[in-house]
Amino acid sequence: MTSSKPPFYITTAIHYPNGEPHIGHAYEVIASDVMARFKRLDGHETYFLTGTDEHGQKMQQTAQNLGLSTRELADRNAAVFQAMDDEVAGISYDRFIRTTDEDHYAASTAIWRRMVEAGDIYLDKYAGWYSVRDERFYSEDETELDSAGERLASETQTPVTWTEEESYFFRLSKYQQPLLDFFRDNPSFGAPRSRFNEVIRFVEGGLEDLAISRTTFDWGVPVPKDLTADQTSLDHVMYVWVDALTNYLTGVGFPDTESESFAKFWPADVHVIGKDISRFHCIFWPAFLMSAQIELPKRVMIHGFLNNAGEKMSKSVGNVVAPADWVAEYGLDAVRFFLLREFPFGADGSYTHEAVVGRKNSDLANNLGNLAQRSLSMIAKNCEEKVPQPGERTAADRRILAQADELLEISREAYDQQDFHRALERTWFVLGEANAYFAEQEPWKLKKTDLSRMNTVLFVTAEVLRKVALLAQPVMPESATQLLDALNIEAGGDAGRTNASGTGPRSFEAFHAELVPGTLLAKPTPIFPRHEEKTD
RNA sequence: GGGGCGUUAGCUCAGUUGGUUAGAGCAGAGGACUCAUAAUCCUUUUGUCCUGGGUUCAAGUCCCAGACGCCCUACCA
Repeated sequence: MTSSKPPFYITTAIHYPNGEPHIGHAYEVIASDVMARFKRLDGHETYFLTGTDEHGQKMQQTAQNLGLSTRELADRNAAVFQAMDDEVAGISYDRFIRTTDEDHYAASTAIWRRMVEAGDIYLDKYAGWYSVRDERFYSEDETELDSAGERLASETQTPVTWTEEESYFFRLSKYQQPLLDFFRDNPSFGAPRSRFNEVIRFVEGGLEDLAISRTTFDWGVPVPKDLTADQTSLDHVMYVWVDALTNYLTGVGFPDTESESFAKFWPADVHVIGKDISRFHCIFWPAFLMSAQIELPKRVMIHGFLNNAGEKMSKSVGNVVAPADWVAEYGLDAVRFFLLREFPFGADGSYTHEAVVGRKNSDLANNLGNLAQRSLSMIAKNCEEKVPQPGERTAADRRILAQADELLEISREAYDQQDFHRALERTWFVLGEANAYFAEQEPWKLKKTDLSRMNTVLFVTAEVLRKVALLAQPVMPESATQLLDALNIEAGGDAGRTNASGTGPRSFEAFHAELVPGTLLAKPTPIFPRHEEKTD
């Protein structure tokens, strides 16, 4: 495929497979999938990376507790996450990367070497108040003395002891000003703005060097021996974030910076992440890359968390939703639509059964599904099952067509900011207008009085449906495909799943074309059913 | 403690650089229509725009104070 449009590289965070995936994981990969499909349909050669982050002490300990090797646990749980992508959420990733992949070790080692060459890594001791129970260090001001004079972590009230551990450090402090300059020059690097502001303020508050290796466990990428031989006899593994973030480079061929894939796709267009890891992506990651003299990603999109009826999902409350359960109950496309339509992507969202059903019934079954059904039924019954030949267009015809016509550009602008919510809101507004148009024109009356006019109204309505169906493909690949089938749009592409979607009558390049009168249109069957409550 | 964000109709939220009777969707009420998935269309009720001050010819929109809620304040991911 040749395309004049720039390639597009999108990543999700890689998830820590230390448990079952929940709806929050699905939210992130679904949104990224929608973004990737949109770009593919719009003719951009797209590479979509997702996967699992498998190193670290927790994995090692969980494996021990389960009596498995760490590798066995990683294999098992990574497969669960991949299965969610493949079998539950319909994710069109180009590669499912695992930080235990061989090429990832090579990439992590290479970026480490570059940072050493830049003079940004040195050996020292990490010292602080360590809580064995919490498995983490606290700074002095995060601790307090209890009545017995024992020092406790303020947050968890667990005892802490002064501990020193040898570690390699990254000169993060050196990058404080370069980062601030970069943020100033790239105001849309982090989004939404409120989250990005938190990051900026954090950097303004001063950066300390970062301990980036560990010696207390070995489940990680080893720091190259030739680099440590002169300095220490201890075995160091990379602090998980060095290796985790590097996955974005591994995915496109690093350290082979001359490779076609690296040249084409790096720097990444957008890293999609949750708000809990914004610091790692907006501060550590750009600093590592500056040090390694690698171009910085263009954008970090920070999405919010999903709450169950306003309450945080947690195992102890027992309100954690498994993606597979939702998909089984509402259907995949309804779930995907709900997640993107209901909340602005950068904000937290609260879901309820009623809210999901409301979207499914009101937006999908009633506004879209029923409009398709009523108009296509009339065509089947009254137009010899063919796209009717439109006559002269009235102001009303031109108005609704113009509104539909604008949707592509509006969607492009919204998607470029991961503002899925806005694109869908506007699209469904136009569907509302289309329903009103249909009711005002009363084609069922025209059937008896003015067939030519009826034909025009039905054509216009079908044409609006075609445009909406094209744009709905990234969000609801299955249903939108059915709708395009019902409109007998020549099959082509795969609803954004692969780059094959970038051309042809189902790609966005066909958006401004029109339905061809005379094309056969069979009697329609409903595509978006209303929700049926379980009766058990 | 320090910093930030939010508080607008029953619910979820829009409200641009301050400017005429504060909006949308959903829910509710009434009506219409029958092409359609009891769907669609039209009309319609409700707002001390958190509170109290202030600036201004004019404030949901700016300033000050307060109440309530949420978030950030580095090495578990």
